[in-house]
Order: sequence, then structure tokens, then C-alpha cells
Amino acid sequence: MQINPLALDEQLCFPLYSSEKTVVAAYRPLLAPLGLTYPQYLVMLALWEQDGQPVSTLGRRLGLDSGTLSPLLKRLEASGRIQRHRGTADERVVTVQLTSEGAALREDAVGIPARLFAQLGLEAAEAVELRRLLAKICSTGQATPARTDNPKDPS
Amino acid sequence: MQINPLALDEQLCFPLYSSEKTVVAAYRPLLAPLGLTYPQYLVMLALWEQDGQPVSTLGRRLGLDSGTLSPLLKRLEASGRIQRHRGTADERVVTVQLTSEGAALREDAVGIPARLFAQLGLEAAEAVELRRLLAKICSTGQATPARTDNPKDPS
DNA sequence: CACAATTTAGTTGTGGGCAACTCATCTAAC
DNA sequence: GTTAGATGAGTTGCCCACAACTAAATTGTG
Repeated sequence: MQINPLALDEQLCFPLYSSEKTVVAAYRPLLAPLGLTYPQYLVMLALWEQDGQPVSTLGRRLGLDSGTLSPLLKRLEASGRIQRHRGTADERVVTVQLTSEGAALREDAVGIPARLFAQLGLEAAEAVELRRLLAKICSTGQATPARTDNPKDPS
Repeated sequence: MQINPLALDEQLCFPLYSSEKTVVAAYRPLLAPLGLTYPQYLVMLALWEQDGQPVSTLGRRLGLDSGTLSPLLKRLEASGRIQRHRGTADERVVTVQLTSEGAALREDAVGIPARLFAQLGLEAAEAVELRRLLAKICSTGQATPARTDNPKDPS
């Protein structure tokens, strides 16, 4: 049927790109009252799951490198949601701790996923299948933030 | 099973966010030889489908506003892929035209979607279903770049 | 112990992406 | 014809995201 391999709508990439923006846009008005952007919200989710993570662990969990995380964490710290402490055992690692305010913010956020899901208009089964397919994509191109500097490529 | 409504992996948003980044990262090495970034590639796809579109049409097609498109198009023009011409009938509209170099670039790009799809490791039927679900998401939160300034909200 | 290789955060530079604005032009209503 | 409102493109400011780099600390090896 489709004769143009470069047609925007016939590929996966554009719908993926586009729906990601749609979902982030849907989050925006829900997160604005909390004073969070969407990536900041993801960091908070990771910290609500497990407080006191090092920056490196957080980066692997979210697929973000230090060039993204460092300034983002600085903003979260400036707005009083987290604190950063340089480790004593290993002085390279910086541990990210929720402040009491940051921990309390969880209560304001707990209703957001359900509200958002309702907006998407997907059946529960569809959501399960969608999550499975997206996870499959992530697993292929390893989710790791991709060591970019060349660590002696063993070729 | 799941008791934490804020768990990163149990929602749709994080897999969506994460797989979008994975796919863009997979495109990067394929697009680098063409001298294109992923958003620039999307603009080229739109122009290869239909040359000579006004900036506004391009923006609606891709879901991007002028704040994103204007500098992006300026870079594409600087690298010789497109030209911009201000309209004569309506002097507000700027029409984007492929240069011969930009049109020729299509030949270099035509094999990319297949190469990328192979990397994703999805069955053909899975890809069809995934595209359907993503399109459903896009349709809910209107794909329009969302007029942000308030044009006399008729409330 | 000495020293190379690795790891951790951070910084800089470039390119999206959106909000909010400006400016010019066009259209509609009068 | 004037003028109010709408529209198209652009700019500014802020935030994310990645590449490439730096500096400091740690680990491993001889």
C-alpha cells in the first residue's frame, strides 16, 4: 500500500516523537502547581522510590548523563526539594536526599498518574500492551546513557 | 500487584519518554553522515513529502511552534538544504523550498527507516499495533502546537 | 609505594522545545 | 477608508539533552 518509505506517518519514529510530546504537554498543567517540570518530576519519582541515591545511579535509572542531571539537580536543590551531600567514604560520589518538603510533595503528586491516564483514553489492556512494546524498544538500544567518550573500544 | 501509583516503570510516561530517547539515539549515527539532527530530519521528511510548504503548515504538521522552527530552519538554510522565500501575495508567510542539494539528500535517506526498524527488533504486527496506540495518544491531546497566548478564551 | 586507568561530577557548547512576547501584515466590521 | 482583531514569523528567556571535555578521587597493577 505504502510506496514512500520516508512517509512521516507510516514510520514508528514520528508517532513516537509526537506522542511523547503530547504526553509531556498533558503533564505540564498538572505539574505546574507543584513547581516541577516533567524531567524534574521523573527525578522525584526515582527519589520517592528510593531516597538517597548517588547521581550516577539516578543517571542510569533515568537514562540521563551528568550534563543533564547536574544543572537539573541544582535547580531542584535551589527550590528546596532535594539536598546534595558529597560522600565521605568515596568523595567522588554525591548523594541526593529528599528534603522534608521534597518528600511531602509526593502526596500532591500521587493522584497525577491516574488523572493523566484518564486523559489518554486507552483501554487498560491497550496500556499494558503499549508498555510492553515500549519496553521492548528500550531494551534493544540499551537504556544506558551511552558512554560517549571512547573507553578504549576493544575492537 | 502494584501498590505504588508513582512507580516509574508501571506508568506509560517513563517508557514512552525513554523509548523516544532510545529511538532518537539510534537515528543519530545514521543521520550524522547526512549532517542532520533528528528534528531536522523530520522537517526534511515533511518537505520530501510536499515541497514548498509555509512555515505555519510545517509547524502544524510536525507539532512545532515558530520558536522551535525558526532557528531550526535557519540552520537548515545555512547548511544549504532549504531556502526561505517571503510570499508576495501574503507577505507574512514564508515558504520553505528544498534546494537541489536538499532534494538530492532524499536518496541518501531512503534506506534509513528500514535500517532503523531492523534495530528495534519488533515484529511487523507489533509495529502496526504500536503505531495505532501511539496515534491514539496523539489524537487525544490535540497534536496542534497549542496556541499558548490566550486568544480571548470564549468562556 | 608509584603510576596508569577508571570512575564520578561538573562545565561548556550546541541544538531542540515551549512560553511569552514583538512586529508586520492581513481581514473584517463598520 | 479606518480601525480592531487575528494571523504569520521571529526573538528572548528558560529548561532539557547530548558530546566533549576537566578535575578530583579511587582502583588496580606492577
